[in-house]
Amino acid sequence: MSLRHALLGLVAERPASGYDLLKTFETSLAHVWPATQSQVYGELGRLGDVGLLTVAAQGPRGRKEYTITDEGLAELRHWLLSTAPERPARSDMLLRVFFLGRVAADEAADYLARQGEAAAARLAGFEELSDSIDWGQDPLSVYGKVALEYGRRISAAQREWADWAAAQVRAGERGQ
Amino acid sequence: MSLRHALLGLVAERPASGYDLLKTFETSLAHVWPATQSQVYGELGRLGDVGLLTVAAQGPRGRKEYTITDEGLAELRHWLLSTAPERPARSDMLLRVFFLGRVAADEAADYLARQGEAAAARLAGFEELSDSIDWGQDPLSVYGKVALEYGRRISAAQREWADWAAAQVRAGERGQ
DNA sequence: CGGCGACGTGTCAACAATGACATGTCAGAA
DNA sequence: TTCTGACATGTCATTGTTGACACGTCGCCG
Repeated sequence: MSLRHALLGLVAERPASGYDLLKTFETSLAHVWPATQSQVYGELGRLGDVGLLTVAAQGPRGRKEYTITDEGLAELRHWLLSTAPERPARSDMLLRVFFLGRVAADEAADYLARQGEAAAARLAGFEELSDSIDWGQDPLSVYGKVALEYGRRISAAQREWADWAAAQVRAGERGQ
Repeated sequence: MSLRHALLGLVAERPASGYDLLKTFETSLAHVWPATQSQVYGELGRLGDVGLLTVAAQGPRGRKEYTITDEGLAELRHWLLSTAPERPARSDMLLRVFFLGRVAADEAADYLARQGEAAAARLAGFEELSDSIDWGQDPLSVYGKVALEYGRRISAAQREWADWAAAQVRAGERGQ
């Protein structure tokens, strides 16, 4: 149900069309809340229906520029300050770890080593992203940096864990 | 689509009924791949239809004990060794961070501090869990420990990040 | 002036996930 | 013996998510 709030938050920064928003979802927000085109347009329509957004201007090619309403701002603020129950995220990668006992120890260690490489690649990607953006003093920059730092730290922890786990498994293999 | 593999993996360890599996999903697997009752029973039925599982025994109260078939084992092994594209996970918490500029700096810092506390609580929970389990030498124990260590490290990183971020925001607040 | 690429909106079918509801059985304690 | 709690399986409506398809427009380059 948070796609709704993502759209509200984005439109609150500045009025935008579905097309504009889509580009944001493909780039910066993609790491945090991926969404497809059909989802975005669908949700924008619904948001308009319930009065959290309005079409403030029409542009060429049927462009609809959405603006946030007072109700929308209130809802956004409420969502930002409510503490969510935060259900545990699904992790395909960790699910596999659970069943790694079903394959040979060296295969398991390889799997873990590959996860380590993937985490290292993500980390490198974040570093690059961090360098390529010219950060301003605006709120979006400040909190964008905070979010990016999260990605960096988590990726680093994942890489270290994967390396540790691979070593652990190889040690167990020799131990038997 | 990985609920399917979670069930396959669990039944591969030992034959089980939907009810048995459900309890596993509520406890150990809950951190990694939460699933509801209706999902589990539904997927078990489908898994039986396509021949990856079979009902090997019936028990009291209509209990159906599922066993994995050779095709099921093959599918499980294939899934374990295939490197998944791993799409980015959604994070409600991080999405909020993106829009934290919309509330006052002290409210934002409070939000981050609360996330830090939540991460610390998760970390404590993992430590406790780790102590409460008597770990054996069986594969499930070995990899269970590896998965738990992941939770521990990630929670620790999250807590440190949240503390850092809260400090960052409070510093910026004073700076203005 | 023709065409191409970006702009722009939308629908649809299929599947996954959630939470609520419905139904019945068995074993053991009071 | 009755009742309670654990055992046990299922359905249903709603919502979220994905990926594919479909359609039309504007501006600019050759």
